[in-house]
Amino acid sequence: MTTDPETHLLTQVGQRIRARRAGQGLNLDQLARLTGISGPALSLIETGKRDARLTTLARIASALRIPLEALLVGGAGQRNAERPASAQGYDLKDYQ
Amino acid sequence: MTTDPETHLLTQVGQRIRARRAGQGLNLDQLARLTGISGPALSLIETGKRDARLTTLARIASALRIPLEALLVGGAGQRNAERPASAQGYDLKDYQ
DNA sequence: CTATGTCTTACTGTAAAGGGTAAGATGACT
DNA sequence: AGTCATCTTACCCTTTACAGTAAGACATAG
Repeated sequence: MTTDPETHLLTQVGQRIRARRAGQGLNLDQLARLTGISGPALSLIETGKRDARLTTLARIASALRIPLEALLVGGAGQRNAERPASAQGYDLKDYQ
Repeated sequence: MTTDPETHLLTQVGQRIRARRAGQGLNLDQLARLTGISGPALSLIETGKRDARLTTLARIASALRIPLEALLVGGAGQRNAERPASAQGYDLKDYQ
């Protein structure tokens, strides 16, 4: 079951939102009213079926009283930790 | 000049992307080819005029070889550090 | 079996993202 | 003056997020 990285990211973020919401004892309707985002839209985001906009995620994080980064940690399609600013070799042969 | 929090967030994220891109000596066209996002779209995102989707930001972070969170740190419309799981008093009088 | 609460899904309509292209800026350098 | 590189802005076009509503699914009660 090789899910592509973008689908995986959306799934992870959705699961984190749901876990946080549940952890605070909120249901979808309550979070909808706190964020101004509709219940159906929140359901799609939490189930990883919608690619939300940045400000949408920010509103959710704000309503859950968590930093925006808390929704994303480890979920990036990127396993490289940030390089120490030394090894920045980009291979732009075919691009530049 | 009191910019609303969402505008502020978009501006901050855009500035971070631009700083990272410039720091790697990439121009918009090069980043466009690395990400598959058009130059004009990247320009709008970097100047804070566009509310990008999560996967769009993830592609940018991946191309810049930085974790997605690096684009967001401190930019959330939220200054509360995450609570220690004890003080979770939500006032839902008007909601539930 | 019938509620009741909660979440999901399917629709409609609007707004905005994003690609493509082309036309302006803007600046640096001759 | 001119050219070159880079970024910005303004179009058109398609896709998709989001609101709203309504209808399903799916438990757990009672």
